Amino acid sequence: MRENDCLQLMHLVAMAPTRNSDESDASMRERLVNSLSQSFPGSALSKALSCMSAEDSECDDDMKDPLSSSCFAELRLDKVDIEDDDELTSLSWLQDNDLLKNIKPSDVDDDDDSQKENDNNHRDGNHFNPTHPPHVPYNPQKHIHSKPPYSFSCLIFMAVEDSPHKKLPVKDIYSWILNHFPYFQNAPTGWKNSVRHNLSLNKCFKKVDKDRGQSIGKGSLWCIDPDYRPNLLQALRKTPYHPYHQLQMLANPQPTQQYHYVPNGMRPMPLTPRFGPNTISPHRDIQDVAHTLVSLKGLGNRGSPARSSDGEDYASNSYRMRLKRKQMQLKTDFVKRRHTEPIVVTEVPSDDHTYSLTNFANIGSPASSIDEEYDFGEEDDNFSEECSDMSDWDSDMDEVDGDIPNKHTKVTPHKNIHNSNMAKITSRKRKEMEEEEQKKIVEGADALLNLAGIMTNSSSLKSNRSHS
DNA sequence: TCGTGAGTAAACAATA
DNA sequence: ATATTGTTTACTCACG
Repeated sequence: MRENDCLQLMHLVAMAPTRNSDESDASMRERLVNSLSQSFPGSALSKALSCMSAEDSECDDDMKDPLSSSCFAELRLDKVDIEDDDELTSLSWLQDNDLLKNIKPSDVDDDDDSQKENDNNHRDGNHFNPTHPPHVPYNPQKHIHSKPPYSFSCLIFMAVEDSPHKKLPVKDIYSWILNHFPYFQNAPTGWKNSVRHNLSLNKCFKKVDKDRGQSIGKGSLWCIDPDYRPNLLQALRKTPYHPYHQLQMLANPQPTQQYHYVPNGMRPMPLTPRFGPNTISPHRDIQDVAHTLVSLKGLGNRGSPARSSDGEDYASNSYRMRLKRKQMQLKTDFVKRRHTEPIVVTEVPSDDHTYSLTNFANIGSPASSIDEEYDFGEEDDNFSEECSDMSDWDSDMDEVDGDIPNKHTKVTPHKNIHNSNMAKITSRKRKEMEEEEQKKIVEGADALLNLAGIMTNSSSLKSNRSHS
């Protein structure tokens, strides 16, 4: 399964609008496995799901856990309908991508081996080692003694982006981190200092001028500098165990360089190799992806619902409804923009989020204040662009010669080197291949979604057709 | 070895 | 007066 497939699969999961309430879990599972086997014959994902579906299967433990025991026991998704209300002000890109679902408070009673890693492998003699072991997928709710594999800038970024208005006071940033990463509840107090230090020093973060009459107590609100947002996204994508990362891992099983194309004379850049210290086993990886796909729908959360600083329950129906509306909008934007927006390409970490003084981003039109540049209250078009970017690594191949300026995108100025292999493939043949793969992806996604109790448009159509 | 990013600690000023 | 917030400096460590 290619990277693009995974991303689209993930995208489709996020798009799933309704739930199939008529079908039993067993039959759904069977259907899923059959469909996946056809769609991705011999794929590891198919195998993993196969193991998940067979309660008494002979799959090894590594494959069974934790999906079969935790997530699917929690497959409960309230049927939601699309409302007329178009307000989506509290949505952030993370919620729209559902990426935060993966690090929301969740079940903590499974994944024994992870817990063991937590208990055993982190003690070096009398010294407590908070570094997360490289071979265990990180779960912030389980590995409460492991330091999150996210940098402070990523944590802050997630916190701010997870807020309804994409701006938070320091106090709420602390809270968000504490809520989502219990590790910090017992961590040495210096981490707050580090957060503040990061806010001050990292130019990705900006203070928002207080509105008159606004009483948020001491201090200012902090937001993400939109010019650097793509860089933070890129940094987050490179983070191990991020859902996106997992999908990318799955998509790139060989440690060979993969290239994608960027417009306007840029050379194809290798995707970041994912076989560093945090490499995990293929089986585990597949399982994580499947886990992620389920988590993406927020189905595995058993803990207390997370709330925004405005008190909004992220798990509430109204929130989900608005989320789905946003996703529909996102889908439209995705189609519209997929061939027009360059993606963020950075080769060095400093391009992701940097303390250095070089400000590439200010080339564009300057704004007098953050508020002018960053439309907190309205639906964020830029968000859609980034989602498109994140989900469509390959789609720019046809746009190599395009010249599309985008002030929110940093592209590394390198020479354009066409991949000779790709040049050999005619556009028509490629289209055919893409269509074929797209078909398979949709089938696989349908099956997966149905297993999770979610009915997609296409499966709904199929179902109707078969009934009639 | 060197440059850079990241984390940590600390000092200090400003502010609610 | 106190706690919190924001800024700055210095240092260490890891990594390429």
